[in-house]
Amino acid sequence: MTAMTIGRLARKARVGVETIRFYERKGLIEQPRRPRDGGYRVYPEETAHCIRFIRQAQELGFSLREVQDLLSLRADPESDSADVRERAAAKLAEVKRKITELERIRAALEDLIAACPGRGALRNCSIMETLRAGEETCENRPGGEGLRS
Amino acid sequence: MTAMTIGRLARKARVGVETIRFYERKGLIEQPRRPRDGGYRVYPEETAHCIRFIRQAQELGFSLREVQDLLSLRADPESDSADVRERAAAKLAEVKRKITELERIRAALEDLIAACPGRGALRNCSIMETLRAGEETCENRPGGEGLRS
DNA sequence: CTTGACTCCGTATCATGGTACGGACTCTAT
DNA sequence: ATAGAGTCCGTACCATGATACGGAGTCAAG
Repeated sequence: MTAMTIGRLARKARVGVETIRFYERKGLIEQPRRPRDGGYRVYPEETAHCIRFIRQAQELGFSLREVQDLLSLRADPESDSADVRERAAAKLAEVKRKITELERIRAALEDLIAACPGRGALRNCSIMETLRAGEETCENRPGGEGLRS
Repeated sequence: MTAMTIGRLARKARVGVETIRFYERKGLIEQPRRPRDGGYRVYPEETAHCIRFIRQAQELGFSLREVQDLLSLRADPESDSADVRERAAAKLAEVKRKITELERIRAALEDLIAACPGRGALRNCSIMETLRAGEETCENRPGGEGLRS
């Protein structure tokens, strides 16, 4: 059973070694103690899940500070239950709002797909229009040239 | 009827003037032509909605490049319908995945709140545990000191 | 018992998404 | 007609979230 060194952890969590060190510096994941004789650090399996959660939460629009808020939410005898409850409720409201907004975008994309037949009628339709159903066209027509640097 | 200058647009869209210029430079929103006599640019009302959409999409974890991809999705006689359809379908899959992940976090937060009674029993419970129901505790215990800088 | 891959740690550099600044110009209200 | 607020444009700077680098130490396969 080979020890979980930082490199193996990085491969398991699909991030770079430097990213793990970065999260440790930020206090997002705990750095295990180095053996007294000065060898390599060994990580618990669990850490890979923490790292995956961090990446996932980031993809959902949470900053590292917000991810830390989420990770620090825990009900146990050491924590102020009422405070945890309150912070969790605030995060929950935020999560619900995000879900609602994503549902709107989902509906708009579905409409757009319906307006793009393989062959046949083609009604004009853009995301902005669908999202705002009823108002004028979005004048914004970013060309096909990609983001200006 | 006062003209929609950049400052008014900024207030309406709740962003800074500089942010609008930045989006224009990036090609995310179109910069209206300046009057031939060299006065101030006038923006269509629509642009405020575009800017709000950009901010919203960012909060949902889309990068500016991805937001541009979304904005450029439009079914009209100028575009290749099959291509738009394909790109929209890819975005839709991504949006659905995000919704699923947010639902998981929502459930975890709800469990956590249930574990934080105003007064009474307090079962141990952290987000990570709830998300991974059944496995060991996340060893990560970011202290109360906030992010290390 | 060496050699090559990996770890450790500090510091430097990078990309993204803004934010600020400054000098010249324009607009509006008095 | 003039002050004060707002615009224009270029360039500089900033925070966040990584990513790279280099030199010294460690490990493990042959």
